[in-house]
Amino acid sequence: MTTTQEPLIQIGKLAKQLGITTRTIRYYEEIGLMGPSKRSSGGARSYDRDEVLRIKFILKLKELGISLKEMQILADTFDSYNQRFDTITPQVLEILDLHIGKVNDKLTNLSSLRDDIVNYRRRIAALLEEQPSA
Amino acid sequence: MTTTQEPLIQIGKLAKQLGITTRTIRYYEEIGLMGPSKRSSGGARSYDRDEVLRIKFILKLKELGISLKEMQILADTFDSYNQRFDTITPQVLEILDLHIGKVNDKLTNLSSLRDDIVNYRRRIAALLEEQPSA
DNA sequence: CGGCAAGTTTACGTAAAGGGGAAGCCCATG
DNA sequence: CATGGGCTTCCCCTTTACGTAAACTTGCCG
Repeated sequence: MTTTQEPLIQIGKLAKQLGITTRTIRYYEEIGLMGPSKRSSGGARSYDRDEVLRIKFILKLKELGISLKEMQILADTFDSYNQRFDTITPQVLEILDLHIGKVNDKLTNLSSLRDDIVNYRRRIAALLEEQPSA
Repeated sequence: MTTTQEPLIQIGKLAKQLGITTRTIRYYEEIGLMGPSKRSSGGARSYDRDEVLRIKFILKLKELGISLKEMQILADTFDSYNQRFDTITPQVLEILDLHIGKVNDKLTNLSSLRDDIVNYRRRIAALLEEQPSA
């Protein structure tokens, strides 16, 4: 098996590509969301396709409101189970479902609050029309 | 017009009733979400029905993901328009609609991510069954 | 060889939303 | 009278997710 020369990307390029800063990538490594990355002889970090995917996944989860702390738990499980996707995905699904529930509730409440306000406003308008001046 | 003796509630009681701390109430005053409250001769804060409603409203908005900073903007508008609900509610609705949109998007994305993961998992499972051992 | 961009580590700073404790009033009560 | 609540103001502490500056290497270009 010839180790296919995977294309590696440097931290600066990657950050620019993803629209984040290098600090963020280092921070994710710092808190254990990413394993220690490969280093060039000079000590510069470089990332392969899998690592890039991992960062993208992290960003996606973050965007959806999942905290880095929650991801750390996932990451720990993931790593302690030797990167076996079949054991990790149920946990991901669990967390996702939890958030889906929360977000759904929030949406419901926001909408009903909106309705309440609209109705409230309507009632006030009606009152004002009824008695032009007190 | 006899100023109907409105029932006033003290900060401690109110906090307990709302399930928050007195610090939180003072904090809301501190950042201008609440106007300065009435004080007893001894300097203790007390709140009337309207102020209680205002705090409850704040808590509700907060629960729904609206930041205190956003509320400050509302509060400022509210106060600068002399507490006229008809001018303020459109702004509240605007902010609410914005959030409803965001939350809705989030929900959509969360769900589709969930689906992706489920499908991904399914494909892996299929692969594993096809070739029991590599 | 000079110099600059891009990388590194270390470490302090920041914003949001309060938490928690010290030190000091006010007042009801045994 | 002292003591125990409950209140007040100050003021520093905490967490999350990085920002930012300092000081130092590396790599490469002219």
